[in-house]
Amino acid sequence: MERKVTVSQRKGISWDINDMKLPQDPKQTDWFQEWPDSYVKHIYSSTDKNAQRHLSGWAMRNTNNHNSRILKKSCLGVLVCSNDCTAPDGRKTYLRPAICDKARQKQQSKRCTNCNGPLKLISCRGHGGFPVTNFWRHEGPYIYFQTKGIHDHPKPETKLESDTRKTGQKKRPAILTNSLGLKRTRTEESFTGEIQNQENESSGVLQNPPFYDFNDMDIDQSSEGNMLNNCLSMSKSYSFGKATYLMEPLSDADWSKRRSNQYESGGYSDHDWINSAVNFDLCNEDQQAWNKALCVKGQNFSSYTQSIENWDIASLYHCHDSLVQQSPTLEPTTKACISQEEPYLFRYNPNHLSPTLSQ
DNA sequence: CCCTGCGGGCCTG
DNA sequence: CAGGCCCGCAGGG
Repeated sequence: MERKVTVSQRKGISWDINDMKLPQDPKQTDWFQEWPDSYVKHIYSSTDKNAQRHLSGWAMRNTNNHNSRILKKSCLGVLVCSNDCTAPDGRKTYLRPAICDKARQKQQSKRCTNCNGPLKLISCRGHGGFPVTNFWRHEGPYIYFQTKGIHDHPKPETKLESDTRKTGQKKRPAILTNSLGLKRTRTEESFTGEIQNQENESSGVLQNPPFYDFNDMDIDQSSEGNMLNNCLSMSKSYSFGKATYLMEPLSDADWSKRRSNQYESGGYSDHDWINSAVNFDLCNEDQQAWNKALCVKGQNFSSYTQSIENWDIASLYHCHDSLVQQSPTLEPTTKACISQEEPYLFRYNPNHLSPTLSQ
């Protein structure tokens, strides 16, 4: 089941990034999707800053496809602690691989900031053994986006989070927790079914929601609670579903060899796969209860939110983006409740639930 | 220092 | 030839 309803899907438009002619008059454009996965396609407005920059939550590097009209990027996976340690706050280490090869090598020689263990790069091979690829193509007032493959690894930090951690760690802690001990979450991406609507504008392309830099602005206290509340409502433990992933990925060279030998034909020996101790099993029941509690008690919960300083600015930014992009026809809480498909939280501890939140 | 995009080059099917 | 990856270069923050 495809959860995301894109403009193309809604309008029944079928296209491929390589098509000579792309949909010329989609009428509507998609809101920028930070975590595109599966074989989704989006049509963004050429005025969308994120689309212009070819951004992605995934760490994507440029790949030459010998076609200057179509920009191709492939996923670099995620950098994890080889000890699979858990920070005191329950979070796992999912660092964003550097795009630059040299920087990435240097990055891998560093140690886990939590347990000092070596870091490991989990390669993405969600596209037939190859990294997931993203394609970007600018045509007129639109930016066409297509992704191929399904990421088989956890989400790394976003670029914003990574930058914040690198440059702002003196100002703010790298890992933030709220006073309830709830893990700071990666907030919901742009709502999946939300689309831009041109009804209220004449140029044919709706402008992006305003870009707010929370690092430089004062947050209105009255709206802060609602914002955080909605962010919390949208949050959820990071889920990898049934997926297990390779903790000790083969080198690319090794993989290339194996790909030709074994991948296509089926299985791997036990030696090939080092099943991760990381458990992505997401206690779905707990999550549902948690989400339910948040949705039901959402209004109360806002009173438990603490100073905005306890929250990751990047998350607030993304959350705010999401909120701004919500359809005006739904109540925020409702939307939060129905937006549970995309897991964004790394982890939570039900024991830390406030009594008033318990059902 | 590193992100980003470009493009040459090589390999494989 | 298409599609995959690697690499170096250049511009820019």
